[in-house]
Amino acid sequence: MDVPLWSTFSYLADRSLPRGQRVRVSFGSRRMCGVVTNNGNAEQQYAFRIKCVDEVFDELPPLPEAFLDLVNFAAGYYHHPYGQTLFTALPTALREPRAVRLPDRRVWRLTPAGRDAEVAPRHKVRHALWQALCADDLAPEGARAVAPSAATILKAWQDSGWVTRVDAAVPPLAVEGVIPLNTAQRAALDAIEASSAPHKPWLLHGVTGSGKTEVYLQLIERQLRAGRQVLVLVPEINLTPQLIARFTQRFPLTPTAVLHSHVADGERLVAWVDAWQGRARIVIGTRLAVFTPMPELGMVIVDEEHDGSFKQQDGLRYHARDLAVWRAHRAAVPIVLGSATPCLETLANVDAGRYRRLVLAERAHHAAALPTVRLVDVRRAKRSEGLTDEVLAALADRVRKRELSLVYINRRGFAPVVACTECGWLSGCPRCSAKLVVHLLERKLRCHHCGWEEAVPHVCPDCGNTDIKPLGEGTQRLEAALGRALPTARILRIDRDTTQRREAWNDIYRQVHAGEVDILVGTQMLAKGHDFGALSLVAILNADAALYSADFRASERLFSQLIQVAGRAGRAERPGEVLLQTQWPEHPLYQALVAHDFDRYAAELLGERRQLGFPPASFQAQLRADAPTLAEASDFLHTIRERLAQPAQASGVAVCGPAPALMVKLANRERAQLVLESPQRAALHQLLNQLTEWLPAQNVGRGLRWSLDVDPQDT
DNA sequence: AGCACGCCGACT
DNA sequence: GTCGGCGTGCTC
Ligand SMILES: [Zn+2]
Ligand SMILES: [Zn+2]
Repeated sequence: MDVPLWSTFSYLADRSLPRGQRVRVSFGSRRMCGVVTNNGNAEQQYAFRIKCVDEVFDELPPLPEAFLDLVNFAAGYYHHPYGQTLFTALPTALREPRAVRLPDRRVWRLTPAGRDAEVAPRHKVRHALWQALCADDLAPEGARAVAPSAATILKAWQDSGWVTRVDAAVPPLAVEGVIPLNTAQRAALDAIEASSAPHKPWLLHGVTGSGKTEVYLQLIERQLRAGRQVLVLVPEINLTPQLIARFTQRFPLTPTAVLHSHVADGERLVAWVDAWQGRARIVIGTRLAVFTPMPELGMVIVDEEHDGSFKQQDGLRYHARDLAVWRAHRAAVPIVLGSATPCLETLANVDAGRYRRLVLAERAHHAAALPTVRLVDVRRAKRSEGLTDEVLAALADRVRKRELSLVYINRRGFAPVVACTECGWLSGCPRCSAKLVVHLLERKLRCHHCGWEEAVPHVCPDCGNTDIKPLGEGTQRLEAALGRALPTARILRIDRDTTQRREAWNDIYRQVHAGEVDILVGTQMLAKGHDFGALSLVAILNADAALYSADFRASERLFSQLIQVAGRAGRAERPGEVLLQTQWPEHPLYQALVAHDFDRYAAELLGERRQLGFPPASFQAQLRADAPTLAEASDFLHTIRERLAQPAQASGVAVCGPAPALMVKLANRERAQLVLESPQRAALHQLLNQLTEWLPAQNVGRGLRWSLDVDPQDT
């Protein structure tokens, strides 16, 4: 049942019902949809009255075992109620206590009698339809294309035995526009093809523009040829019409289902069922697509595997990449995780020999040369309003030459770290290894990991400088300053507001490609896969704002973003240039960026995490609580902490907090969290099992809500 | 979660 | 006298 309860519920039925069967039952005073998980014993005595199943929804076969397996795993791993887990995995239409009506996807075929029938040419519509049927079977939408009134005519013909409906044959495979592979792509393809251990995950680590998608397409081609289905997961922001077109243009006859949250409910149900019944051979979707049943699954591809949008941030807080890995393993099919900037969790899996890495080090189509990256030391450089002369000169030069530049501005974080502008001192927590962040209203520095609090210092504790500021201060003014400094430049701003409209991106592309823009100005979102063609210059003004923050993943994320943004610079004839303003030019992150050495800094970050005992060197779960006041949330977490202290210590799980939550609070509610952390995943999960045994039954105060986040992304 | 039942303040 | 406020407890 779709309720936050950990038990299943018994009902009587007049016949045995298969696992996965959708039914309607009465539950309390409600009528609800339920899914059969197992058959009980008819003789069994219950201490309570058992109700009967009211209706069996057999318009669809029972949900397949592989689907139930995945749900079962997800419920266990994320410590989420089984019923709620199952229902989040279903398309919304199947959550309702109603039978679903699906379009009949069978095709119309002429019977021998129909073929012999004479349809006079003067009945224009009928004749056209008949001729079309003589040539080939007609799908319902195909018939409608021949004649809008086809449905009525075909019904009548069916009654007179001229046509029947049959399941459509899988259309033949057509492959168009194949691009020849370079050596590295070919090697990657061959390695995956030839592998004798197919279900060990692959990491396809390819620099921006190295042609990962072409490798995916050719892998998919092999699977389609072998009669298998392929599941492709992509980040929300990458699932554009252009991406879908790449697949449908390559395989024009192959039915492809697209699943993401913006697809309407009805359409999503149809796509889901098409995949389940094997009609759709390729499924492209965002994280929710990971649950789509696919009986002939042959391969899973997760593109941009480092992307945060694969993690669901409410309800069942699953990570689609991790579930996909489990699913592929279970189905014994290969899985390919692709990225230019794989996340540290994945790299740690490569180090441990659990995943295998394939590298595409060269750009496949742009120039062979990578852009030159130069750091501009803002402590030395002449600057006004946060813009150095060097950057301004470089921009002015491109404007004069009519070449496109991208200016990348990092917003100040919501709760920034405080830094000294002179010596680079940072507000670190004296009690743990996290950074303190400033809360300007209370004039306090606060640790969101362990809960430490102190007053904001007036001078730098290291050098006595009085100019200490929150990182990223002044960001808002940068864009205006840019406009004043380059009054003749045609600047196009790209942010959440300017891209809200449906056609916004098309407009932007059009303006850029028509040469109507000199400088694109944007924030984080520009890092993600938009193709503006060749960028002559990428200027990064304020990366320092994201270099340090309360979140230990900040530098990993920044590095990933910078690599991706820098990867956009360059054109066929000549490498592009990347200029980055910073107060810490010696920082290993920036040094690695200059050297185009992802691996070096990734290894350094990994070493740091191991040293500090942060993921992936440890495993975390976060117990969040929110209530009208912070005290209520904290008190609740304190009692949990006390009750957990004994077993946690015994199993080697550290409990940190409670600490007030970092994220913006919603409408008059305060949030706090407790972090559970262990180097042993099994120990952590054992403790979580204990926790979920008694916590749900606990009578928590009114207005208090709690949730559990396994492998949290923001801590 | 969602819904019913239950017990106390301002309305016809 | 009742409509409705949301606290408490249950759902096979
Ligand atoms: Zn200082
Ligand atoms: Zn701390």
